[in-house]
Amino acid sequence: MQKEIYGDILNKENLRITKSRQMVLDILKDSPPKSIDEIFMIAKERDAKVSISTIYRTCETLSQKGLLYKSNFVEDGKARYEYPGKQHKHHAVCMNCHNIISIDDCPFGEFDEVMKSKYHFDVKSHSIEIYGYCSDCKLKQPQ
Amino acid sequence: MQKEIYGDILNKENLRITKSRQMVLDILKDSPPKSIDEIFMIAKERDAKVSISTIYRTCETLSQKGLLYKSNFVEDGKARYEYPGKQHKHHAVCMNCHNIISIDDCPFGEFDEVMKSKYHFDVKSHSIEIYGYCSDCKLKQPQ
DNA sequence: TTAGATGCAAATGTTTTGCAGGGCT
DNA sequence: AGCCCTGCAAAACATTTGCATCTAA
Repeated sequence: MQKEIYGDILNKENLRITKSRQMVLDILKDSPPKSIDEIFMIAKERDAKVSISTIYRTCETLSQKGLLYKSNFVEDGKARYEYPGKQHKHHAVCMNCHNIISIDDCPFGEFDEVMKSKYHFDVKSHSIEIYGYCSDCKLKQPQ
Repeated sequence: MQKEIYGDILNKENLRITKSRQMVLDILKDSPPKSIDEIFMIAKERDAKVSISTIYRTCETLSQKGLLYKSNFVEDGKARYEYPGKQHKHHAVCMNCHNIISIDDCPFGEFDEVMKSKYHFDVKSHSIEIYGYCSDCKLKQPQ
């Protein structure tokens, strides 16, 4: 990992440029959402001296600044963090192998308008999770 | 609470008709999703002698049988359970007061087809959560 | 009668926090 | 130098589980 990688975006949020933060961002860049222990494990593989509480704090800080996106859509009681791509994304979770596929398309469309007119609700964001079977697991599905 | 209420649906799933199960179903019927401790508190108010581990076990059993729907979309680390209505539903969570509004409409539409053709993913279900401000809280929202 | 349900307490697993020491600016 | 960040261990929560007792069928 180079020296000042991610320095610009960290600076912009008034966050100090530390190894932990650079590493977390680097692990999550171009990756599907990962849980704290997954991130921690990868950090260890990279031979980084970091504690799991730092991973917790780092992810929390980065997500509060909008540099990571936090979600809870895998029903295993673990939060997951993701590097926000250039574009809006959703996820499809395979009910068999639990792999996560990123989806570029979004079915939400003009639904903001429905929410406003019908429910008087001012939409700020939304999340859509899709559950089913990926191509590899289709044959193994129950029934 | 009458004697054999919910007896039919419990029987159909080969579950014994117990006070705890009847009560949990009764608390959740016609209610927005509730967490374990909310359900437990309401049970106590109803003067029921039940332990929180029974609430956990009851909710888990009922949701495995499809009599309740379990979700994790409120980002406070607590699972929530809901009585599945006659129809498919989504939720809008107010970012200020944290109230949950049930939404009858669904923007998902024919997206199953996109998932199949473009991602080779066999959709079984989906969940959509909408975040923003309810009519009461619109004025209080930041910026 | 008996398999299944519950209560209680202890165990587990995830996430948060206090505090002392270390690193970024 | 000064404040923020980190490590470590303990604490705080949410959830699960073992076992003895109870209860619906």
